[in-house]
Amino acid sequence: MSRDAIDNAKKESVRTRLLEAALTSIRRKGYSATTVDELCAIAGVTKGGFFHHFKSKEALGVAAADYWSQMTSGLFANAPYHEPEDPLERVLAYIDFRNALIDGPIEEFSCLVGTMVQEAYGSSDAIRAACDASISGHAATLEADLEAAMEKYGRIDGVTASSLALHTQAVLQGGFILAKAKGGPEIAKESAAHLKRYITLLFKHLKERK
Amino acid sequence: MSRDAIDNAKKESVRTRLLEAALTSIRRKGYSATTVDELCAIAGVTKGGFFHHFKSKEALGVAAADYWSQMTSGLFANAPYHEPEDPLERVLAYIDFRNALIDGPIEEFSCLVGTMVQEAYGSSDAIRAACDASISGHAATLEADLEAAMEKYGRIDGVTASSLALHTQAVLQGGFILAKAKGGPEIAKESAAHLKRYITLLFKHLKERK
DNA sequence: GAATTAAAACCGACTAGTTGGTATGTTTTC
DNA sequence: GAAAACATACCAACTAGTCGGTTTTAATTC
Repeated sequence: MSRDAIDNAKKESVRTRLLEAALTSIRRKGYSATTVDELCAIAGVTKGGFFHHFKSKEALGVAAADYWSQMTSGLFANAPYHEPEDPLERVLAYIDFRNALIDGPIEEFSCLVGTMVQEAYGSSDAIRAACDASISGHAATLEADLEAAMEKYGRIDGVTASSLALHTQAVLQGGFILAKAKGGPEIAKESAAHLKRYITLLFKHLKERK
Repeated sequence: MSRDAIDNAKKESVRTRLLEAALTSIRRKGYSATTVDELCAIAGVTKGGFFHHFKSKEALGVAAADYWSQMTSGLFANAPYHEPEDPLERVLAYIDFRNALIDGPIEEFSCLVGTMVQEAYGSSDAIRAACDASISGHAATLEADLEAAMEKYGRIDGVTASSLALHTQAVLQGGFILAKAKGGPEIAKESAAHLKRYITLLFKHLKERK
């Protein structure tokens, strides 16, 4: 019974606990300022344990980005914004969903990979690539809906589903930066509202053209 | 004459050389990964010189943000995008100007304070505030033109000149992050194009309403 | 199903180098 | 000649990473 209790408490493997600690710390202080010792302390592991699971701090960074991709893709796959029949409405519901997530302390809604790639893009190509995969992979899940919407309502010169999907990520990432500068989530939410208005206008414009 | 040559080469004061080195290094590797020793080496000064001008690394961070504000405000004040008579056209010309700056190596067009606040917002409130002042101060220079444009063409519920000005900064900052992830400036330029399209549609919509 | 065994998981003390920062000079400038 | 502007030498704390050892786990054999 005490064994079971301990097992439950530690059911989360050491590796997962270290990754979870990495998410928290990197989102709060960035990658460079996050030390291996600190992660060990948070996760309740020793140095030996850390380097058993990750061959270097850089490897942890890559693993953290992958872990983040896994977590977020699960969250978004099960989110309710996929329900609307109309593809444009699904896109707008996605933005509402993202907007609703922006709340509370900044380190709890900001993006791990956006934060990390900012520091690491020049120092570690492995981390850069992992962050890119996370952002681009998530954007790709939007692309299908945007493509369907454009198929249904028409197209504008220079606007592709791909570039529009990436633009949504840029707006959100930029909103996080301003939120960090201002010390609160409000600006990020307003920027998301502008994004929604843009996409709405973009397609409204197309409908009226017909 | 050799005295003059040396004076010319070192005309840039030590303080300025250190700040210049800070811009380069922080834009490339971030604030935490930038070391005092490194800045001394680049600027050709010793530790003593550094701590004579800045009482701590944090103080350098704040000074770097202020120096950045000074440099950029000079650049934008003298830029040609202020010429158009129409305020809306000035705003659109501003975006074109920003778009034109996005070129070459990422560390040469990315934003110092956007990079720095990402890491430091939780660790140093002084740096956070200096970065906020830089971003918000620059956004404020756009606000007047946006306000004039709204006065001229009309308003939409929920869209203020202030929030729209900050949104432009969010889009640019987000573009820089995606550029870092992707390893090239293209995405940032496309995102700026979306921003221009948004503002164009926003006011076109208003004109048609009348 | 108890004993054996090998590998995987983890510990903890250690190191070599780096970190921001200091204390005490020496030179330059006005 | 006295500040201001630097240089030099130094330090204590911290950094990522190593290495030999111990414990857990799980499959295998008897």
